Amino acid sequence: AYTFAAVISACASVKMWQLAINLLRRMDKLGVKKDVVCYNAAVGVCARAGRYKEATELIDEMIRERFRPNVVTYSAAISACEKGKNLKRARELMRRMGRAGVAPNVYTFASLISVCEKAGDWDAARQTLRSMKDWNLAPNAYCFNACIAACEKCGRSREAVELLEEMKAAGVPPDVYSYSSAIGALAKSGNVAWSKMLFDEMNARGVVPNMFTYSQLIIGYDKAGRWQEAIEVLGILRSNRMVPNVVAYGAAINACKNGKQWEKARELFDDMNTLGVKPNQHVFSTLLRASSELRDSAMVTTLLKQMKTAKVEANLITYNACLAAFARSMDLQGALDTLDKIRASGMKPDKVTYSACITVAEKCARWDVALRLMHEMSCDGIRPDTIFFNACISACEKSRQWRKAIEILEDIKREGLQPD
RNA sequence: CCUCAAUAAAAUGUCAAUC
Repeated sequence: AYTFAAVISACASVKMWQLAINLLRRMDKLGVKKDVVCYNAAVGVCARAGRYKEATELIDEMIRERFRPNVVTYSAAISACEKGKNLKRARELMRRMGRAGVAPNVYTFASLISVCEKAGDWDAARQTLRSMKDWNLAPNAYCFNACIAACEKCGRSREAVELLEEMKAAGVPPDVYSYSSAIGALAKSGNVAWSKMLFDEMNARGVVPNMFTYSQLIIGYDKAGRWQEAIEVLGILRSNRMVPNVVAYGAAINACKNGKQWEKARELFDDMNTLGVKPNQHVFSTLLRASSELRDSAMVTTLLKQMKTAKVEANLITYNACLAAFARSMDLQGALDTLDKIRASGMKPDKVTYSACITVAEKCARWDVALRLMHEMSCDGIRPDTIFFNACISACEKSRQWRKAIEILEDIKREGLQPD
């Protein structure tokens, strides 16, 4: 049974909760006596997989087989409710635990508060924290941190900072989780000055900031429109011999985007590449936007190639971002190629796609292409609006196709739209 | 500490779109 519990528990790292349950069954067949710890291990695996249903079923089974689920069992089952953000279920388990005469411990509460956090209920989180004293339990860092995280998620920076102070008063030293969450809460509420104060405070107290902490700070500067300082944080990170990850870079690049610093965004992206930090779909999208702003359609092509080699999948949004770039640089061929790629990869072009394509055609005075696109669009079941027709008329105008222009005007009326 | 349970992070598309 000792060995089995260890093996069952190991199923968690390979995310195989079914295997964990199967192993329990195998024990019966092999005549090995099961015990509570084996069950707990299996419940723990289900918990990490977010399978609260299976976790609860295991508890039922335990009772049928005359095992007594203990506080570990229930705590694990409660944390299984996190992924599904199922606070109701977690509370049910809490009641069930009480009926079984099992007293909760700090693990139980930390799990329950964490469920509140996932469910986006900061008030429930705080009340749960408060209710610990009814059980003569003193919250530990896990409990406080989960509660601060709940406040952060709900944008309650005031409460997050209060909890941080409460921790100190209770003799629970805030750790890197506590500080990162509180810094994040302040950052998102636009109070980066306070975020920075907490950042300095943690350093003074010997709490070492990690990537989460730095990212939060970057986000704070982003929200405050201070992109220069956002970039500087990356420098601090590096001077501490850390390599910023994709989140830290992504946040800084985003700060550049919001500050319309397209050239800076490109520089950061290059840095990322030289450091071997893999950009993700979001970073690529932002860079595509940058290339659009910089009117650099060569950059678009390069980015697409890089995505391919890096095996980052392009979705319709990515392609539409490319189209926007081609539209700006009046690269009709690039746009039409992108449209082909979209179709070739089995995606359905949407209104945005066609809008961008028709815009390029219009800018290039290609009334024929514009009209063809209009036709293809209606074949795809997308109803053009006045803007589309206007773009087409404009395309005709640029190429002096007066008769065509008038025909389109008639089409507008046929579609039941008002020419403006 | 080790047979079982608990905590945190950013960001994406046409619209400075037609006249």
